[in-house]
Amino acid sequence: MKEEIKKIIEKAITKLQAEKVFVNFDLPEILVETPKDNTHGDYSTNIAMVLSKILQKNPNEIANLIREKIGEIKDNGKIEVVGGFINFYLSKEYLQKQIAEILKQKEKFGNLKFGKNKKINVEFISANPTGPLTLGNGRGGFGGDVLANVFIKAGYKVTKEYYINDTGNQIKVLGHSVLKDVEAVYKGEYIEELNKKVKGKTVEDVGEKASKIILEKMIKPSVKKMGIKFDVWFSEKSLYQKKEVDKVILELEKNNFTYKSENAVWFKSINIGDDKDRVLIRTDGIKTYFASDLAYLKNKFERGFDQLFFFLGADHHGYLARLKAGAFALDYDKEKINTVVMQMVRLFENGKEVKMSKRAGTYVTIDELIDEVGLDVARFFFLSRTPDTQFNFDLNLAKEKSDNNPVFKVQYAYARIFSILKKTKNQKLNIKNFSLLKESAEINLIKQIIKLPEIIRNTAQDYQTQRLPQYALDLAENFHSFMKDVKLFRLTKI
RNA sequence: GCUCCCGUAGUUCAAUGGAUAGAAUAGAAUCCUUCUAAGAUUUAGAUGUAGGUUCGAUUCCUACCGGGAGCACCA
Repeated sequence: MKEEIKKIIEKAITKLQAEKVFVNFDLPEILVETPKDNTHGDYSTNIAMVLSKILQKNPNEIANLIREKIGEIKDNGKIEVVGGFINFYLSKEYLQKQIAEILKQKEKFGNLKFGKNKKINVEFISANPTGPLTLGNGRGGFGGDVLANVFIKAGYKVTKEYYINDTGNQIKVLGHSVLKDVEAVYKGEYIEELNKKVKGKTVEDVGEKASKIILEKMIKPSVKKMGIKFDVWFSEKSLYQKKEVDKVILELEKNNFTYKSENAVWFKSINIGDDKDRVLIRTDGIKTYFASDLAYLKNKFERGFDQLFFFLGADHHGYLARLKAGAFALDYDKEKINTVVMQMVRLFENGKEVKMSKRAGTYVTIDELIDEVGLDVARFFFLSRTPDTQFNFDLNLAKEKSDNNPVFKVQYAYARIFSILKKTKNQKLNIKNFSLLKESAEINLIKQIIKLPEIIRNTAQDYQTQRLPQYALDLAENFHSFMKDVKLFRLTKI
C-alpha cells in the first residue's frame, strides 16, 4: 500500500511539472509513513514540506496542489491535507478485503520478496565450549534467532550458524581447570563433575574431551531449551584438519599483507581499516584465534553467502574492523560483513551489581532463567529492548515481575484465540461476507494485523528486533478490546 | 589518551528528521467477574546540560556532565 501511495504521488508531481505548475527538479525520495496518531490517517507523507524549499512555496499550498492532482483512489476512504502533511485514510472495504486475503494466504501472510532469495549467514552465540550458556548468551541467542527468522520471513535464504572454538588455548585452559592443577582457571559444579569423569593423556586431550561433553550435554540442550535450532555447528578444529588456516595465511602472504617481526607472523591490517596490525602466528609457533577466524571467514565466503551477520557482545566490538580488513586482504567484498553489537548484560542482585564471570564461577545460566520464569517470559524479556543499550538484569525482579509481565497479556490473547478456534472446529463456517466487519474494534484490529509485513520489512532493514514483542503486545491489546466489544457467540448458546 | 554504546514518566522500555514524545508496570478513579486465565475504560506523570544545522531535533553535528564496554604474541 505504501508503495502504491508513493507511485500515486510521484505521478501527481510529474503531471504538475508537465503542466508547468511546478518547475522541473529531480524528485526526492518520497517518504510515506504511518502516523503515530491514527487521527492523522493510516498513511501520511511530508513531501510537500520537503518540496517547499525547492519550489519556494508554502507547504500547505503544494500539498493542496498535489492533493487535487491525485483525485480519488480506489480503496481509499479520504485524503486530507493538514498542516502540509498529506494524509491517506484506508476505506473499510479495503480493510475488509485484507482479511479475505489473509485467510487465503494463511501462515504465508507477511512473507516478503524483499530478500530476493539472497543467502544470508547469521552467526550467533558461538560461546566457547568451556562452560554453560549464561544470560549474556541469552541476549545474543534470542536476538540472533529472531533476526534470522525475520530474514526468512522477508525472503532471504538463511543459515543459522554456531562457531565452536574447540581447539587452542581456551581448550588447554579448560584442561588445566578440569585437572585442577596450578593453571586451573574455570570454576563451578560442572568442573567438579568433569574432574571425576574425564581422563586423558595430556592437558589438551582432557580439555578436548571435556569440551565435547560441555558442548553435547550442556550447550546443545540449552540451545534447544531456548527454542533455537542451528543449521550448522561449525568446528574450528575442522579448519585446522583441512589445512584451511595454513591456506589462508599463505594467501595473505601472496597478497603482500603479512610480515615477520620478532619471529612472529603479522597481518598488515593497519592501513586497511584496523587500528593496528594483528598477529597470525605467535613466536612459539601457535596460530592465533584470529588466524582461524580468517580461515572461517574465507570458508563462509566460499560457501557463497551474500551477507554475513555476526552477533557480537560489546566486548568484541573492535572485531568488525579486523574482519573487514581480512575480507579486503582476501579480495572479498567487505561490505557484505555486518555486525549487530549487543551491549552487555549486567547482573544485579538486590540492587547491587554482581560481576558475571565464567572464570570466577559467578554467573546465572540461561537454563536457570528459563526454569525460573519460563521460555516465553525469558525470550520476551530479552527481545523487548534494543541491542544498543545495556541490560541490567535483576533475577529477583524478573521473578517478581513475571506475574504482571506484559507477555502474559500476549499469552492470554493466544489462549482466547485458540479457544475460539476449538469451539468453531466442528462448525461449518461459511465466511464470505466481510462487510460485517465494521465495528471500530474490528477495524482497529484489522489495521493492527495488516501492519505485520511492514514490521518485518523494517526489522530486516534496521535489525531492531524489539519491534516484534511490541507488535505482539499491541496486537494482543487490540484483540482484547475486540473481544470486549464484539460478542462473537452472542447468537449461539454456549 | 583513543574507539564504540547508552542517558526519555517513580520503574522497565519505545519513538524510519515530523503532527499533542508512545507503551508496559506501579499510582488514582470507574466497569467486568468472563467466549479458559492475568480483562476493559479514564486519569496524572519524562527527553542529562549548553550551543549548532533544519520549515521542524529524543533522533544529526560540537562541547560538557554521568554510566558501561574495548584498546595483548587472550579470545
